Amino acid sequence: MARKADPNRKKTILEAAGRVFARKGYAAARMIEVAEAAAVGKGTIYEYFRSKEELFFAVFEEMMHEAGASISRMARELDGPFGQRMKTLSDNIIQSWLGQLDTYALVMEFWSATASSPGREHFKAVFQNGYGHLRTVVGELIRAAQAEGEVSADSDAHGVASAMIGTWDALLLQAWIDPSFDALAASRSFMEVVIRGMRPVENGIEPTGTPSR
Amino acid sequence: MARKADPNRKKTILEAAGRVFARKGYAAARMIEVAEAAAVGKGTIYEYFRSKEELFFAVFEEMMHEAGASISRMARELDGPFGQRMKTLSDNIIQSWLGQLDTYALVMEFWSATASSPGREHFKAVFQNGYGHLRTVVGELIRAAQAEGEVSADSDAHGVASAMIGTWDALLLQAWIDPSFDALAASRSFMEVVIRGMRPVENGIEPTGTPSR
Amino acid sequence: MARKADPNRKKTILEAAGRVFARKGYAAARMIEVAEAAAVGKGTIYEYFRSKEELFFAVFEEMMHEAGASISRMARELDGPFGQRMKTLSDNIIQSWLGQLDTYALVMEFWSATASSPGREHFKAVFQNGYGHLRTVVGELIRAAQAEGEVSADSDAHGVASAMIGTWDALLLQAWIDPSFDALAASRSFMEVVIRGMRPVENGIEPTGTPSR
Amino acid sequence: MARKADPNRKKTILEAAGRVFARKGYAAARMIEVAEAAAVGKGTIYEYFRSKEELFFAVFEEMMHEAGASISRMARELDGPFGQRMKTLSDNIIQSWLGQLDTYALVMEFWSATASSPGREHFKAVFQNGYGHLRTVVGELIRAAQAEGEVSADSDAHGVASAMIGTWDALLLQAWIDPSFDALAASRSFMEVVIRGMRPVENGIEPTGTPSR
DNA sequence: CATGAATGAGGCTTCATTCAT
DNA sequence: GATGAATGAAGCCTCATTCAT
Repeated sequence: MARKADPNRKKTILEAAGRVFARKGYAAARMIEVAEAAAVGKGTIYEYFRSKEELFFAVFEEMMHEAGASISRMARELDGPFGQRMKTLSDNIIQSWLGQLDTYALVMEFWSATASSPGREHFKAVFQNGYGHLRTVVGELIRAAQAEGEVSADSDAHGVASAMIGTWDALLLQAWIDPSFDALAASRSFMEVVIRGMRPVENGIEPTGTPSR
Repeated sequence: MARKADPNRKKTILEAAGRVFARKGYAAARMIEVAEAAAVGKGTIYEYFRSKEELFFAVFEEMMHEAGASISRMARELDGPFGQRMKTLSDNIIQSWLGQLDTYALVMEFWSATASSPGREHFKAVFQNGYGHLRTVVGELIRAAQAEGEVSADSDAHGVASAMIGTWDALLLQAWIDPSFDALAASRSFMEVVIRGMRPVENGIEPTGTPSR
Repeated sequence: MARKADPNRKKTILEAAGRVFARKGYAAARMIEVAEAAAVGKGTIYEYFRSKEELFFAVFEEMMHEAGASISRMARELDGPFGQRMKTLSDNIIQSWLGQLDTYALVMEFWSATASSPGREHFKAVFQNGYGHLRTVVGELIRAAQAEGEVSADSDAHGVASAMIGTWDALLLQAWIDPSFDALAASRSFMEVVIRGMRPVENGIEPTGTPSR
Repeated sequence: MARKADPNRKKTILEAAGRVFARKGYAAARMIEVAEAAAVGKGTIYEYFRSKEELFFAVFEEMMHEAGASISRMARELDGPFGQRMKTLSDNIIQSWLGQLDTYALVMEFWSATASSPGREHFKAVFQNGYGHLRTVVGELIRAAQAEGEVSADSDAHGVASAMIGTWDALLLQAWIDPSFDALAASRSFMEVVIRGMRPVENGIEPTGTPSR
């Protein structure tokens, strides 16, 4: 073998690219910046990725993959009654993303790329996949609670899951735009309302042990 | 055609730019395309806008302005009990944007541009302004309902408003990504839950006349 | 109109490109050199030619066109008996090309481009066309002389024409490689032989008035 | 495979390079392709050749050397009267090259490389050498025939030899451009004419035994 | 005022060459 | 000696912007 053949070289580049794209955006990011951030030569990037677009997409897929794995992990660790589970999941998701709002910029870039790139369809597919996964996780949570009688059978599990996910997404967006915006507080207030709204109508007794807030 | 001093020249360019930016995205949009779409010479654009970025920003401001005006109009025409008002507002907002999902791509571009442009702060200010306006409108609606006893005083009007707006935003985003996604239905399901969740706790009687659909 | 819109701009670039390509070869020629040689900006070339390859090809076509026109002109002005005509044509062709041996390098480049470019077929077509034209001109000259009894009917007009053309080509090639090589003298010696070789066999009398040399 | 110290490694690379250069042309040929064709590592080529250009030149020299040896061999085996010898030589040369027209592309590349490379003079020297050798062989054939009285003493042996070589060259070129072109037939027609044209003028009797064709 | 031909800074990418293993 | 991962110089081309007409 020649040189070190560092097996982490690709990962290093991917991470560096993630940072640069997040900070500068796709169009404004320069390949040379990525190279410098990864401490490799410009040409080295092309050993691992055919083009800027492919690099961008690889960053994106990696991100979606990690986000998906993270969500699954969170969901697996949930415990307690429905209200508790939802609140914990919501808090976890919001907090985990708040900790990497920079990366959020990258997501924005991806949306943008979705709008204009010829690879639009590919992007959309991965996006839909990611959303679908999250929707399934949350939907299952709701349906399970409905089966247990914790949640009103009237509630449209799929619709509510979609909206809830969208809400997390959008609160993070607002936090990204306005660092003073308290996404966690807003999400908590909202979850309160939503969870209460999903309670079985026929009894006024709180089905979950934890009183809200 | 150095003759017709069309007084609407600026407006024409702005609209053409809106279409081009929406279709191509900021980075991929070409000034020549805007010029052609506006049926003017390339140089003419520079008579009215100092640069591509300035043009982009002008389109954005115009859009935010119109969206704000539209929201205000919708809010003014609301009628009936709180649940009714919220549902109508939600439906109107969703439908009005669904009718111009293409333009939604432009919003994504704005987000994206905010990530890298040196005019980032300016962009963010306009964004925050727009969101703030909508938040105020919705917040007022909630607070008024709280004053009337239609909504639980416990509910955090500001937080809920933020989240609700975020939800609309996010549902439209999903609809844009996935045309088969029924944003209107999802929003209705969700509003149902949210409105129910905001009901005053102390009585089980539905405060708004409309039974949940 | 903006600026001068010099109608000769394209011609100027074409000529400059011809010189640069001839001196440097296709691969070694730099677009910036062509721009400088034409005294225009780098971008201006792209206003008239989509790519380096297209520019190259345009130079080539122009050259072939001019060469073809020149050949036709020469053929039209031929006079006297067959031997005279052939010698004059041969001399004219050799001399006209010797005066622009630099351009000859360009022809070499074209051969080369034909060997590797994906536009190979296009190149070949134009080449075949050019050769075909010349072959026709010379072939007609021979056939006309055969009809007059000036040339043996046995001679394969087409074959001889092909070879003769090839010979001119190759002598110029040798002159290009070796500036001390006297292509004109070689061509004259050879034409002498060829013309004598085409005389009708059955009589020893020189059919054309001019004794060779 | 850092083991087998194949002593023919250099030859292997040279041949692989010949194939790649012939197929792709000098500029378009990639060192990696040569390496792959020779089934060695990229770096290995540099063990034997200092640079791409040097490799190219080595291929060229090898080719010229082999061509020269082949010509000498052919000349040595010639037999019979002058006309017979010339025809046989011509046929052999044409056929031997027709069998490797692909390689002919490489010759074109060499011409072309001569146009721009700093090693131009070196290239030219080898070229002139090759042509000179062939010219000598053919020239000697003619001069020997003149000494025997088989060929008119008037004929310029050197000039005719030059042209004849050029003709072979050019016919092969045409065959390469246009695969349907019958170079062998054209060369035969032409040799017929040329040989007849070189006959001693003073007697009408065919000096060589073989009637044409 | 309007135009669009001209411009050139700067980006992405290729690929010959090097050199640690 | 052999290798191929790493490199970076250098080229083609795009496109926002200018400015003579």
